[in-house]
Amino acid sequence: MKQRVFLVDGMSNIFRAYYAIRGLATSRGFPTNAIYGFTTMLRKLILEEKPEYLAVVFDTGEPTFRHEVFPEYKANRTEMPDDLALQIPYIHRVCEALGVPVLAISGYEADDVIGTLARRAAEQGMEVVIVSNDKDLCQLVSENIRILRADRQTYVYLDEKGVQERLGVRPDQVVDLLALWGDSTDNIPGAPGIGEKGAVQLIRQFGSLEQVLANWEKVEKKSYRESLRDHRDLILTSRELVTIRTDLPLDIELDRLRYRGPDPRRTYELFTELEFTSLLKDLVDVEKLAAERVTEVVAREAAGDYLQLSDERALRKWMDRIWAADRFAFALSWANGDARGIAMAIEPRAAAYVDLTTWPAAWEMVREILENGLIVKCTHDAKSAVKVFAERGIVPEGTLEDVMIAAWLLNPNRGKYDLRALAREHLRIEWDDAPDSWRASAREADVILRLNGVLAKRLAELELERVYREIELPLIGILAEMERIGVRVDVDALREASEELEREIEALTRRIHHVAGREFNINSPQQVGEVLEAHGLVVTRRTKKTGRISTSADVLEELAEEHELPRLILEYRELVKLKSTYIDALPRLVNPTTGRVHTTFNQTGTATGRLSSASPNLQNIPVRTPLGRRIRRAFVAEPGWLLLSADYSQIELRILAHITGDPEMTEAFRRGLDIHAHVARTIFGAQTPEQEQELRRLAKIVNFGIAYSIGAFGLAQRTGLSRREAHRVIENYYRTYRGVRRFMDETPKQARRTGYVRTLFGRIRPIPDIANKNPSLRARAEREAINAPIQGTAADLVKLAMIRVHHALRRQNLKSRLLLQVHDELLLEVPEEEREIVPSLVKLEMENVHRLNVPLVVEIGLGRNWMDAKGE
DNA sequence: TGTCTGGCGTAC
DNA sequence: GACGTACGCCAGACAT
Repeated sequence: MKQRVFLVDGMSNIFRAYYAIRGLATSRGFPTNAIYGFTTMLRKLILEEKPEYLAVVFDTGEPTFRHEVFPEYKANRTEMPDDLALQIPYIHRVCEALGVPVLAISGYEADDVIGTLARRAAEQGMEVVIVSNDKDLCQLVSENIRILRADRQTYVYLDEKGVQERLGVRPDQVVDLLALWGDSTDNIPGAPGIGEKGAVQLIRQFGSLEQVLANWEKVEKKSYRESLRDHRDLILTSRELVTIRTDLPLDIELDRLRYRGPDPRRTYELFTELEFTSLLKDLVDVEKLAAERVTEVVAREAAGDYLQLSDERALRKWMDRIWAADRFAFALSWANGDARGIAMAIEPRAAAYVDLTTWPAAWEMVREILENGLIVKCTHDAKSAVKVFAERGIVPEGTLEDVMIAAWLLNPNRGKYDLRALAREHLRIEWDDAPDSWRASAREADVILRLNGVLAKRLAELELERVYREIELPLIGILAEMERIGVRVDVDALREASEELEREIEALTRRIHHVAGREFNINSPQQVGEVLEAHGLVVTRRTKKTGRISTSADVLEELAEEHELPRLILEYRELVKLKSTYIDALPRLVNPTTGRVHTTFNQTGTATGRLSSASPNLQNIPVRTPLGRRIRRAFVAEPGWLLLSADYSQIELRILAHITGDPEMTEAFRRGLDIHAHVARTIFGAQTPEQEQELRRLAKIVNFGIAYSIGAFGLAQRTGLSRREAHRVIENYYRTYRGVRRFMDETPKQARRTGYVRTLFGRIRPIPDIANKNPSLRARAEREAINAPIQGTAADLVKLAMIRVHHALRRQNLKSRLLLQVHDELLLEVPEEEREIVPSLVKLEMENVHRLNVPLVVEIGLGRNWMDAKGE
């Protein structure tokens, strides 16, 4: 294979892009039509042609030898349109980002540079492609040199034959042709009175300009004869002007043009700035870069003016300054779960650090400011700080702000909120690791202070203040307390279950190996797939990413009708899953002295506003199967206490009724009807109680599916209906619940207009893919747009309810306390003596958390363990 | 030996 | 390709 050199004529392509695409601009109104057209051209070249060598060639605009030969050369050029001129620097940046060398040689025109490089490359036996729509360049076409020309939407190659077809003459005759024809854009006169047709005819007739001029008398047309006779010099000058030089003394090694691919970061940054996000994905790994959130300008920060405080006078002086400023930022330095020291900042670039391990007495002074309700505090990950303060009996008073949460509210899609990432995005700074940990903490406090200023402003601009100050900030301390208290686990019960299961799993393993006829790892989906195939079970589905045989539960469920193996594997899976994930894992996380597990709630872990829970995740404790319920029974109350479970009944559907205002659904909830039964009647036409009973199951699936915008396919899968039937059900649903349909139609449109959706309380979720050209990504974005306000509003309500319940309990000096939140459920621990008062208090607070168009209903249960508490 | 990805499954 | 939001276990591939 010959190596290929692509030489792009910069200006030709820019002008073409500018005129071919009209009206494209960024959301701020900056014109991008020429940049976009040029960029798509380069991208196409890179992706489809995969050039070995590539360069874009520009003029420098300085006079050249042509101006000396002919002073009027290019004298007719009008000024470049303003909106195009603005785009030129960006086009250079696009080239740089994509790693495409740009050549602009002082004193030479682009054509001559292209001509020279093309000739040299061709002589070295390479294949040359000149990307241009300028006909002048056709003169360079030869056996090894072709033109790539934009022709409407596509690109076509012109070789020698192509030039002949297009211009009517051979490439070696192009110069002669243009000498007669002239070039109005460059103000090259040619032969006056002779245009394209005449020039072509003359050159074809006589073969060359030389012969035309020598035989001018033989030319038939009188006006041509006279022009050739009278303007001989002008024609020869024109010939000189249109002749592209191929012999420039350029000091350019071909190796400089070797194409090495795009610079992913720069491409990502630039394309994001230009809002060319759809062009990114084939060029760079967008996911990876988006996760890093590379910003356009990142300044490296010098170390600030940080100091270490080690005596009382110095610390007192700082505290006075904090007093005067009435707000400060702090950062803790950590040493295995405890605070080693604290850094405090009150103005940018200045921070002081106090080492609390070598000077524990300083805690008391730190306590003073933390417990002063008039001083606003700010940190990153306040919940962790609150927890270590609580260990020392310090409860911060007054406003405690958290830049991590602020940043999450501004963009909850990106699950990473460490300080470095936030500083990069919002302050556009980075820093080197500090030489010691105290300086690192001082730096953090400094950065937190500055971040807080920027983020507070953005929160206000986006009207996120309410969610921030009334929901998220008040929740911090409550979550910290819940984590600290933990939930008691009956470890003995789990150990016993583990041993039992061990034996069952062993037996099951033997049985499966026996039936399979060989030993294999049942935990390996890959091996399971192979075994199933070997037993003649037809592959019904393959996995998405690797195309292996799918062995997911629903596939095995289907195969279970043909063979006993799938059923056994399903059984095995359930046992192993519950044993490894819960029964064996939980005891390891129990604090041996208290017998309790302490989850960590992630307050910035979801895109919708929900909490998440980890190590252990107590939001996915089983409940469905008998074994699952056995696990739930292992979550118990302290002796003398009870667990109270308070569950919002159908909170998402009630929210749906509220925000869509759908009359039918609203009415059903107002009348206190069983919504699933109601749907069974209205959609499936159930009339008798027996029919209702039977169809309620289907109705429930439909109701759940609605909030996630399930399609006919999905509904059919889950209900066993045919797709046609499922489709009819959905149609029928939307006919009955017209308000719901309107919401489903309007929400994606609204997301498209603004780029995000909001919950009832104003929480935002950006929907970046809502206008994606990829239909499946777009459809997914539409479902996210529909789901986020519903799920997010539920999250808002439950969080508000937690705050209310917590304060109601404290106000009445009750000992009852929140332990867990599981999205629509609160789990509390209640002393026996409070069992009469607390359930009704919790119910009241939760049901009245916020007034909706439909009632909120809370179901309460009390019990010795979580399972009993749920169903009583 | 550690780290990452994919498949799968638990919850709401 | 088809239902939204999470976390965690295990296998297997790959880097160290």
